[in-house]
Amino acid sequence: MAPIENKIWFLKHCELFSQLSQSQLANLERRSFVKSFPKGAPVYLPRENADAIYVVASGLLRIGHITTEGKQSTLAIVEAGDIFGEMALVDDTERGEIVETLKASRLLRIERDAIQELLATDIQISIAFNRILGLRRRRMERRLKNLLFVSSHDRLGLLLLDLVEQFGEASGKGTRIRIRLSHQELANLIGSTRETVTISLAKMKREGLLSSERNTLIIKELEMMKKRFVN
Amino acid sequence: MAPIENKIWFLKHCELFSQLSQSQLANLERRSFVKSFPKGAPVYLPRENADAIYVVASGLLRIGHITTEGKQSTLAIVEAGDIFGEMALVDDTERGEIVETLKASRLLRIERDAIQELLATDIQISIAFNRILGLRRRRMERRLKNLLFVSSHDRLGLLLLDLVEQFGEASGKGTRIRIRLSHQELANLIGSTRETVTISLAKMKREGLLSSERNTLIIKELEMMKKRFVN
DNA sequence: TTTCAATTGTGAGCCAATTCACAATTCGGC
DNA sequence: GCCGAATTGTGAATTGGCTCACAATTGAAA
Repeated sequence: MAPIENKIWFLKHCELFSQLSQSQLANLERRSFVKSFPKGAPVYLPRENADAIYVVASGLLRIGHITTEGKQSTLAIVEAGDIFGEMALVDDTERGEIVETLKASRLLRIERDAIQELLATDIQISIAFNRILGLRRRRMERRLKNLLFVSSHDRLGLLLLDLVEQFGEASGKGTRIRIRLSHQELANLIGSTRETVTISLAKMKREGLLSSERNTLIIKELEMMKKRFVN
Repeated sequence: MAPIENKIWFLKHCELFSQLSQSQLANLERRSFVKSFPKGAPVYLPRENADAIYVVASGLLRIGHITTEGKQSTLAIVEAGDIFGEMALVDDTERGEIVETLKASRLLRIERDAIQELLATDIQISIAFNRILGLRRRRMERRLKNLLFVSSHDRLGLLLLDLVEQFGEASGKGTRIRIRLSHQELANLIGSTRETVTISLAKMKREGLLSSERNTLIIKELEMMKKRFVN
């Protein structure tokens, strides 16, 4: 991908802003900042105030929580083109979550006021935004459902199907999940432990559902996977 | 509460619609229907199409899922003044969830087209709607967080704190949760079993955090409860 | 009040998944 | 290619919470 020369280029390539007029884009551009983060750096912390939303230009990040004893739980993984921190638009209380980079990332930070102004004046954007929040919420609810009453092994299966939707790409031998996640990271996503994830993945490989290649997972039998884990 | 004579009275008392003009209200009124449901009746099923949103006029309902082996998991409980089924505004795919009454309920059903028209023309409503979805999403994320890596006992504690926020009212001896939920229903909300909930509640009572009276729970020591379970 | 259904309480046995501990492998930077 | 760090693999011991089974209590309807 070409380096991001200017913010406008980038804004245009983001789902939410794709339909903005030139002047709206220019306005947003004036009121946003590009920030770069090395791998493993925090973007914001739970106690910080929610005063801006972020658009991911490049890289990979996790949105998560830290439980009492330092355990990390991961709510979502976001990549280029995604938006996060949009709760800032509801109110500006504290974030309540931690966002940190999994890879070096470049972010576009848009101040709360700027985006709110835009939403108040452009009904198209407001509706588009509704839609994005709605879709995000649906994903959240599905994850909630997948956690209640489901065994650790099955939660992992369901997570892989989720990841396919978000990061899947066709590949010779099946569907590849194009980002690399450690077993620990997968465990954080399903509320389990690293060891249990290792064992479950091995089992799925033994059953021929899965294989791994160059650090990424490949779902060999997507349909069988769905039949096995969904509903 | 007075019986709902006309829909307008009711619409006006719903957060989302409180600021509508007379003509907008009249328009909505023309395009909505009142429906009554006895206790335990389904409002819609997971496979049905999402073609309308609902406003609760009176009663109590649960929004939930049914897992493979017939287990019920509950995503949320809603009461008078609440909105549900609003995913219909994002798209009209299938509901994906079941809604059923816990008490006899009266609902206002508003067709998808009507509400979408309203959102497209009135930016105030669109923004208010954004807000409601946002707040709802925040609650969802918190519940997600409360399920990952948290013991069954602690999940129950956190749930009670959530319920206090949604249904709490001051009472002589503390904060009363003004709706009655069976141990089974509490278990459905935290992904646990009826027996485990019984034991955990007994423990909290023994510790003096909790008491029950006339079928409802009373949190005697709200601050201690928070200190014990939050963060 | 009586009666039947639903809810609550409690114990025994069991199993999935966690913790802990350590070895094998792979990765990333120099 | 080499080396320290991170990740992955695997076993043994432990346990939280589930299942099953049944009794006690409370609620609702007639």
